[in-house]
Amino acid sequence: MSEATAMTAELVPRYTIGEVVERTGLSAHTLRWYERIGLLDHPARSHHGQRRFCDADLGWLAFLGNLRATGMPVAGMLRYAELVRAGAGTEAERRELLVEHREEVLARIRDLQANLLVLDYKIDLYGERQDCT
Amino acid sequence: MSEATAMTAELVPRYTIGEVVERTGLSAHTLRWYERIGLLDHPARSHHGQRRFCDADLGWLAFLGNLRATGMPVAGMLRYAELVRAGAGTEAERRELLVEHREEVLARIRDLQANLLVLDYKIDLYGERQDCT
DNA sequence: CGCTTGCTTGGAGTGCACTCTAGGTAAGTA
DNA sequence: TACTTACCTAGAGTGCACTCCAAGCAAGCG
Repeated sequence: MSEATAMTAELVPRYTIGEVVERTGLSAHTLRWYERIGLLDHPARSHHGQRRFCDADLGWLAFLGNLRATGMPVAGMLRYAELVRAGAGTEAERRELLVEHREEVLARIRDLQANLLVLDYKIDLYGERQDCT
Repeated sequence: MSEATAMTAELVPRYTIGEVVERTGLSAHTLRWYERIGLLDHPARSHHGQRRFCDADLGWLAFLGNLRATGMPVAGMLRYAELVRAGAGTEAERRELLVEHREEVLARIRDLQANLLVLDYKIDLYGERQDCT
């Protein structure tokens, strides 16, 4: 395989929306909605007008999945997507966005752990005596 | 102070809704809404019909805050509140509910940490080279 | 041929957790 | 007296992130 071929292999239209649903766990509705709001590039279309997604789309969706799983709001993902679309020159800003988000996630984890301690304490109380709320 | 007095001290109506807003960070709307849906007992009223919350209410709201901060849906808090209202005999079930919730929170923390690793990896990429999305 | 399956669209609907509106009462201050 | 502030109610509205609906098209199967 030549390098030129390898470089575009992940752009070859391959997957129907149903296949992407299977691979990502997102619903077809959600995939179309992501496309509509600009979170996902318009994919190629079959000669019947059906969407055909490529491996790059799957990679992008997996990354969006990380952002979503860490609680980034859709508006934030959209900002990132717009920076990516703007192309070269926005890398520093993209990195900045991710770094800020990482800080928020770390704070959320710390917060969860602190609140978990209170929960543990309460559970212990129920184990020892029976007169608590 | 006699023990009988001490036992009911936290039930003395003391705080206006505004004071509870200050102490809990919840809005007055939210406090009334919690009451309406059964998450909070109907507090005492002044002779003008205004709510007067007691220390027990503040303690309960603080605990609800823990549940909320750990992502328990209002429906779950409601279930817990109903068990508490049902009184003695429901302690095992209450404990069960909290233990289940703790497991979910632990799972969420693990999930966040796993997704954070991917985020870190991506941020590193931006630090090293400039051709990623 | 009829039926099912999988896809298409724009726009409406859902569930959650608030959040606000309108219209009112009562107390305190200039 | 006029005004401000804090509270009251029932019910409507908001923002988020989907989620679904109706109506239609094309392919494949018995």
